[in-house]
Amino acid sequence: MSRHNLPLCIKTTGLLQRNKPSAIPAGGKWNTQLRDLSKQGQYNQALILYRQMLRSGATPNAFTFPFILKSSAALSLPLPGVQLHCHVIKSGCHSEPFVQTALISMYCRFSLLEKAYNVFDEIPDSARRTVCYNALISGFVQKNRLSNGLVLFSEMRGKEVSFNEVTILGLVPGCTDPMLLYLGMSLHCLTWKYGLSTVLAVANCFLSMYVHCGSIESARKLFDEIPRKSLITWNAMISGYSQNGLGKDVLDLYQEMQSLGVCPDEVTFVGVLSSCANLGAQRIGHEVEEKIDRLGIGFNPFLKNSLVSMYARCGNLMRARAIFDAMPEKNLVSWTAILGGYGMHGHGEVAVDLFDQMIEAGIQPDKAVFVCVLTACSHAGLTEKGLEYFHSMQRKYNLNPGSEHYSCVVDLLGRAGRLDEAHNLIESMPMEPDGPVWGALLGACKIHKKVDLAELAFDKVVELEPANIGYYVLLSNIYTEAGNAEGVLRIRVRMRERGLKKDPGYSYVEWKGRTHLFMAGDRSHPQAKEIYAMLENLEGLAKKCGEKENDKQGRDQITSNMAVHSERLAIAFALLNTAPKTEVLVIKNLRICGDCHLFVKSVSKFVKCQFVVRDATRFHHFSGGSCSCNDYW
DNA sequence: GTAGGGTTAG
Repeated sequence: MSRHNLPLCIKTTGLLQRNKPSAIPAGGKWNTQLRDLSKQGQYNQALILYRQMLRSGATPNAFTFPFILKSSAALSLPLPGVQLHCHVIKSGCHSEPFVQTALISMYCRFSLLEKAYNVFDEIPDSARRTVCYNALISGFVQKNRLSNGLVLFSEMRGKEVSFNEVTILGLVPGCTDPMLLYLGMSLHCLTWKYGLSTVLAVANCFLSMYVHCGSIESARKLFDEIPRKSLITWNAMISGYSQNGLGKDVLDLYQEMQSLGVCPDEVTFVGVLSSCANLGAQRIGHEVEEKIDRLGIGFNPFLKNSLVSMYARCGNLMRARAIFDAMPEKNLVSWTAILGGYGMHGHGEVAVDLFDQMIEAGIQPDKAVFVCVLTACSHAGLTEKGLEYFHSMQRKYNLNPGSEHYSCVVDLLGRAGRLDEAHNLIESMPMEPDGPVWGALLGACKIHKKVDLAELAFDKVVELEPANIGYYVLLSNIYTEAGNAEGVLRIRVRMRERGLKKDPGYSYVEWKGRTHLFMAGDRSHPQAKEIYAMLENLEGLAKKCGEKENDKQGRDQITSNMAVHSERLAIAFALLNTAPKTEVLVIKNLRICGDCHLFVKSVSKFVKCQFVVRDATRFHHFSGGSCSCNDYW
């Protein structure tokens, strides 16, 4: 039986007693049983019981419908829902406030906002209580119609219908954009004024609002002010940090909640695992996996996906694949996680293969998985295959490529040296090309040493992202390689004009009680000359042992180049001053990802001392050309 | 006896 054909046959005649609502008591204990099933979340059972009730000849009344409407909404069964509305009318319950509110809520669940509004509209002005406003407001907001929700809110305030915490809980989730932060904050003030801010759910809701608006400091401030935090409070803060890429804060908070004896749940672990993936903190991720197993919640598909993603992004493709293969049901996210991992770690062919398998398995791809597969093609040099996928997006899957896909394809063509095609593609884009698109072209110009096109791409990208320092550095490096000292100088002047010199892309070494700060391209250090000479020497050495790999990651350097260069300066300084006198060189707060890691590893082959570098998550011990890493958590 | 709400993966 199709889920839309749930038989809810009811005889039409004899039930049209519109003016005599709910006077007939239901026979037996139908309503009590329906209530219990609905409260226990056994919605399907509730609908079955309702059917039996009708068959037995009992008549539903105003106490029946709220339960049954809620069950239909919870099961997302719009057709029975609409039929139920007929039953309501036929039973003469349509002007019962509880039933009306349940109807509004149900229609909102099915996105049938017009129908929901019609029900609301039929309620006389004087009978419109807080609850029915609440139902409609939250419905509008959840379907991305915040403005309609606000109109209703101002209407209820104008008509002096009091609002409560549920009204606020309905409205606030609509403020999910930095542009709406001000609105959210004024709602927050209002809840203070009306004494609703102590309600924990309200506080949690505002916490999430601050997170979604990118105001993570305000979220933390509120978090600290909540006296009795629930698990949801902790989870909201952890997810907030996680979604804003603040992995270290996630792990700190996770540790804090554990030390306070708060038991994490699936939601917590999803946030923690995502941060482990970002930080490359595989050991902590593994501990989390063990904890998940101990708690017996490992079957949760969200957690399985998070584990696959964590291992895949940390480079442990074996483990990721094992979990993925063992998953009884793989969804789009599972496939994206595993193939994204292969693509990220240079196994483009495997990623492409997995994508094809996914399609064969009947999974409908979305835009996100296309970003992964296109990136994989780009990194593996599978230019034609990548182009084929790109064109199939629209033709086969009815997905309009976004600018993120265009930037992948520009990168794909660019790496293959097809710069004119890449440029033409940008010109033919149906939307305005954004920063990453021109940035991809700029990155390609770096690989293929095309100064003219680089200048064009740079002008465009700087217009769009004037504060993104990576692009200045990229062009500066292109000029450097082309021996264009004047160009390098020009870039430096532009950076200074923009006030970009205080970029966080700096590194430091503490030596003899003084902090030596290095920025990319910076020559202000008193030992600059020696440092650069040392650096040149080191880079020569590093190149010898295969550091060449870097160019494969041309595009990744757009964002990391500044930092990478400053790290190299810091390392050169450290070696110059400390290495001859020390056996173990400790460098703190150095971001040691990607090619910088490779660089230090190569360098350590040629110098006697060991390096211990501490970055955000772990210690890296370098000596004799090899490296071992330990998490320090 | 009944209605409205907060945190989740790629």
